[in-house]
Amino acid sequence: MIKPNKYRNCTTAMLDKNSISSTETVRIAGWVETVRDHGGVMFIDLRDHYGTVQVVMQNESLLENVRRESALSISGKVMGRDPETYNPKISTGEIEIVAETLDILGQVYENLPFEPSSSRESGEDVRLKYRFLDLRNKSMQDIMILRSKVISRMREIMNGMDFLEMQTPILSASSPEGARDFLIPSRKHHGKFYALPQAPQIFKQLLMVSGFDRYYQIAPCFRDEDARADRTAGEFYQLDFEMAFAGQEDVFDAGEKVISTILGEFTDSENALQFPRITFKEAMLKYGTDKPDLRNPLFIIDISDLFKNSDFKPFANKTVRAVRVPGMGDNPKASKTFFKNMEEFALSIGMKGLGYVKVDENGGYLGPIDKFLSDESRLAIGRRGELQAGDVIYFIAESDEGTAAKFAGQIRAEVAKRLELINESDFKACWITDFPFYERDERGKPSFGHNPFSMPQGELEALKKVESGEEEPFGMLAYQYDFVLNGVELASGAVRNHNPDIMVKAFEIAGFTKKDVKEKFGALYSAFQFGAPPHAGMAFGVERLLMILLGEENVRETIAFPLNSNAQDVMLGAPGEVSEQQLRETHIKIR
RNA sequence: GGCCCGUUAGUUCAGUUGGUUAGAACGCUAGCCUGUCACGCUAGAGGUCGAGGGUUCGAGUCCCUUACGGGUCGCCA
Repeated sequence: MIKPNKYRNCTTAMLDKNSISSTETVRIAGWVETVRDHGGVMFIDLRDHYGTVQVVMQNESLLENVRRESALSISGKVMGRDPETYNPKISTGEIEIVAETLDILGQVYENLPFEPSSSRESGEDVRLKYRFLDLRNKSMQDIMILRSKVISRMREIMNGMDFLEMQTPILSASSPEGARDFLIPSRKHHGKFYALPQAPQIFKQLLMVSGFDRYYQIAPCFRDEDARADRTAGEFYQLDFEMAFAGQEDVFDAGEKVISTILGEFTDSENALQFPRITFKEAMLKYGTDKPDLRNPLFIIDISDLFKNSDFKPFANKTVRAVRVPGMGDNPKASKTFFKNMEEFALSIGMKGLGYVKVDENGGYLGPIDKFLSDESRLAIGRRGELQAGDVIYFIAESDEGTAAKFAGQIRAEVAKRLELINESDFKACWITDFPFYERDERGKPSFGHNPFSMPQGELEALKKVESGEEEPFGMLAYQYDFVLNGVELASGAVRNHNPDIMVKAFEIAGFTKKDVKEKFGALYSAFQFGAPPHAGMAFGVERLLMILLGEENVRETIAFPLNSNAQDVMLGAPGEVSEQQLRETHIKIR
């Protein structure tokens, strides 16, 4: 509700049939959407944040210097329209304001670079340069309203679960692991730098040690890495939370509460969201990715064993994966061109080719691979892939298992996309659990694939077995998990390692010394010397969630003033040059 | 850094096999119009075809280089 002032005493939201009065004068302010001049009678569609109303004028002088998108204040009487002139497209369509005065509050001095009403059809570069005009677009306003509502609801949900909203530093220290940091030079400390936080990770863990039971924050995060459609350049927000005396199940409960509430309230989806759990290993095998889109009905099977020592050279002794496409014989989109285009796609992603066969009535395959298969093998494939007559199977064979999985995943995704097997209006989620604790680095040595702060499964015992050579390091799992919605990695989290001995041991196996741990993660290591509680947490990407709620293809659409994909603000000119004095004060010399 | 796609009027786009003065829609300017609501009608202005080079009698169109934008791989604990 607004307080009347000299610009307006109402908004379009307050205008309806009940506001009709022939005696009272309203004053309303907004922007000129369109002007329709019929000679003797003139109309302005006046738009404010809440909607649009038609203004009528009989006096042509009122329209002088009125340009589209200029900001006006208009006073006049609200009149009911004749029923035959109702406009059902707008909520104020049964009334109009008969203008008595018109004041131009903000004139348009230049030609518009685009029309706000259709700005989203313009190129992103020009939209971002004139973002203030782009944001006048109704759907952009709606996105920003949704963003506000979702974030506000997140706070309510978290507060309702007794989480405490806390702020952590923006000017912080560079961390040795993870993404590239944004650095801030120090004026007071020559040659030294702050770093913007990639996430409040260390601070939130310290808060757990400090005795706060449940922390959350709509946290700004900064990473100096290249952008993608689902990844902003520079900065983004996370719903970040952490829980003390808690484990994976507690975090899952809290995370599921947030997501099911938000999706329930902000989407039309009628089915309650399910939260199946899939291990990392299973996801890589069955979907060829650690962020599977479960709306895609296709899955992958491993048939490497059936081609062991096979006469069929391209498959022999390789990792062989198959993607089953059910009922493709009946799909009108599965034309000859389709198969040819899929093969081209396979080549474009680096595959050497893409073999496929059709399953016939007898469980045999129409294709060259059939003759290399024994009856038992054919039966085994049929069982594993749940094959039926009319199905098509694509084969992916690679020497490297990881590459085979990745290609199989890309084929699975592309076939489903091209055959339109994905119901875009649906929402399918899953937890991906049990990520490997170590990854193989370039030299084949163990390194931290994910979060070095996560707790290894089996804890100290498991690490000791690896150290003694009894167990393989790459078999170790972490209490590390992702939340995936519609094939988008929405959140990531872990049960943290709060035990300094386990921390040191885990780092030693990755080739670091105790001294390294103390140097690189001194604050955490120190805090863990003083009664650290077991704790666990996770963080949801706010923009990615909004992107899914809105069905947007690009995260930048969910942000009022995003950097472009090249990490520039073309409106303000960031990054930009600074003065000699600024450089001097911060002890910076440009090379 | 690699790969793919794009760049023509303010905006969104078309432009055939290389061939006259590069077009359309919206927007803009001027005029007309008393009920429209994407008002309508008439007239007009608006172009270094991203840039540079090449092939050719002739290049928006073909070739090379380059800049910029978008996507993607790398990268993103």
